[in-house]
Amino acid sequence: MLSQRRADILNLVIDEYIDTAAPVSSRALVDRHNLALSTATIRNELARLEEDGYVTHPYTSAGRVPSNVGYRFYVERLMEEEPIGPAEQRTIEHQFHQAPPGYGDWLRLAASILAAAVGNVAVVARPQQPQPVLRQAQLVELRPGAALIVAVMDDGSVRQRIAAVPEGEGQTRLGERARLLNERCAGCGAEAVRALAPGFADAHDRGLALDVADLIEEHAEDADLHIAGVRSALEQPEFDSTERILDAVQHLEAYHLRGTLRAAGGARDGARILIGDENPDDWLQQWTVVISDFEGPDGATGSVAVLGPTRMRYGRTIPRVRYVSSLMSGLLQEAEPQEAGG
Amino acid sequence: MLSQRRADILNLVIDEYIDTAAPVSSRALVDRHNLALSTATIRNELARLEEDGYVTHPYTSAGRVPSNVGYRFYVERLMEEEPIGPAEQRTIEHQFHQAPPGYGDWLRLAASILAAAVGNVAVVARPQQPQPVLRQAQLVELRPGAALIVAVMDDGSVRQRIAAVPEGEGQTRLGERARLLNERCAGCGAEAVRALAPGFADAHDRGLALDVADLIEEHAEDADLHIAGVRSALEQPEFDSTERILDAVQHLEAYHLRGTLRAAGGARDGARILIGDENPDDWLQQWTVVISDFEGPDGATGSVAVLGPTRMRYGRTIPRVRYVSSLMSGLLQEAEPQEAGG
DNA sequence: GGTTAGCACTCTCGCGGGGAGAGTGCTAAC
DNA sequence: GTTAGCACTCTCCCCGCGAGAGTGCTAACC
Repeated sequence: MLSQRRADILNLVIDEYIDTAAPVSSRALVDRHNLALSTATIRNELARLEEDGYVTHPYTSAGRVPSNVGYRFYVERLMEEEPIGPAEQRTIEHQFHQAPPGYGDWLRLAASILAAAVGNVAVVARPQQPQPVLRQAQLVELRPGAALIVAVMDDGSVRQRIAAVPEGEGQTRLGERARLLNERCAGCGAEAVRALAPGFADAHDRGLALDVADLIEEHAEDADLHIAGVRSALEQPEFDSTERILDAVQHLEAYHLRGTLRAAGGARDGARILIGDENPDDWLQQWTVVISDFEGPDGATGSVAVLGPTRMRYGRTIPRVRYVSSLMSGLLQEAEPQEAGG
Repeated sequence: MLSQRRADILNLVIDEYIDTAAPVSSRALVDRHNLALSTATIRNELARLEEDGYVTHPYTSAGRVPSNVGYRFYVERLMEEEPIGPAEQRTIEHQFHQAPPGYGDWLRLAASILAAAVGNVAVVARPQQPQPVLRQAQLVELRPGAALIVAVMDDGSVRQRIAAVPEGEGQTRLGERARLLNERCAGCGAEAVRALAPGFADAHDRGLALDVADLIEEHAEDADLHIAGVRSALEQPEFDSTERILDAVQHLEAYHLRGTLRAAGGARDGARILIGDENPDDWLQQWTVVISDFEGPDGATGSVAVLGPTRMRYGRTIPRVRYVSSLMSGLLQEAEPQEAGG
């Protein structure tokens, strides 16, 4: 399909472009890599690559810029992964172990370590089971007539909702309702709870059970998504205009990104990669997303992802996403042995 | 201190500047308000206002710009609050009632309603008790040797942490540990739990109890802070340079803002107002923050805030912050009576 | 004393010109 | 197939300049 030489040139063009963010000229290629060819020859090859759709021209006499097709080919055939050296590995792991004790802190830390390693936006989604099961529900009195249901799932995720309760009831009575609910529904999935609901004698208990069933089904809070590195991503030259920055800022919010992490994409060794218009989301047309899922306990699945301009250092990003993802799986089992003797 | 006339002029200058974001000239004042004075007289007065520090000059021959002192005076003496008309009130309340059922969704909705109403960043912090008490703790097995503690407080807030547990233990044994923990510690504050810890026979139970005590003390997750309207704020002319936008983006994150909401400031009818350098945070020197706390159940306190450039529509913002804050208090008691008959 | 017209002076902002530079595509020769 | 040479194109940056907006000051006026 693509002659060896042309592929090599494409490779150089993309490497160069990723590095400089500027259209790549024939001269630059020849000079910087001591090619044994003249610029004219390179120009001919570049023209061919353009015909085949791997590169483009911003305007008549500028250098070449890779197209999405070009990047795709690069990711699948040309790119060399930049290995994570022992020093870098040590640094990353060291940072990991400096996490403050909270679970959320820890996920956020993972995101910012990854963001720092690749210089782009990093997102970490807490592991969740596809079909979680109720561990326990609590009722917290808000005001007369209203209580907060706090439902803890067996994967540790938590969902909350406001529900109606009878006016006169104090926390004690609510505690009883919760106890009843837990007695019957703990360990059940959404369907099971829904099936159990009619079995409650009291109408309000039935209502609460249905609420709990909804909660089990519901997406967990977006809060379980941690984002870092927005600034470094937006510092890249593709975000030269205010307009573009604002668009990006607007979309880089937790509840916009949840769906994105679920998107399918060209896989590479366990990392899903979506380049530019391969992405279903409109606003991501200029972005590349690299996602790697990781295993939590009991079949729960979390995700680690990096978002950046299509001109991203794929060779660097992909292995690091994969690495952090595997660390997430692995480190879940090493708790800091802080006060085991306390 | 300030003659009536000079105060009137200051008022006009600030109104005008808030409206146009451009330095205000003597001509503009006279023309736009049909003043019975000449521009020369106004210029004299402006010069006096400048001497007294209420306004400044970006450069020798530009119009006047209010200083922080000017804004402060404006907020305390001059400004007229822009009342919330019945139509607007209805719109806001209507939006409130369209909240999706999740508690987090609901807080986020409140933030975006407020953001839309004032055209700046809005932040809503979930109500929390200053000294919460443990409602119940769960242990979720992650991997051999590690479990997730999920602690639910009596105000409904939830905190999580990874803790070491003995290697061989399955979920059943962890359930027993949790039961023991709850039997003894439920209803206790951090201090009480810490005092109880040594009473556990098993060393691991002691460790877990200490962890729980930490959790009770700890700030709740930043996740309990909801931010909206970043884009509209950043569209304002003060954010003309990329640099400024990026700085703002970097700081407008949940875990930066928590402290900000606690800051004290010049109060006005239950709203705390911090203008520019009145703000302790460095990065907020160009911002104004308007905060109003609201009451949750059992002495829990939440906050509603708006952040924007010092040139903000104070007269519009302040009553709306106050209003949303009061809605938050009030609406906590109206649960949607969805399936009471279910 | 307060107010005002007039005027010189200052500073910004936007626009257009123009030259340098970078790169290409094409042609003709090797 | 490769290459030198060349004409052509398009961008980018700098610079200068004029228009415009506003001020501060002075001197006259009520």
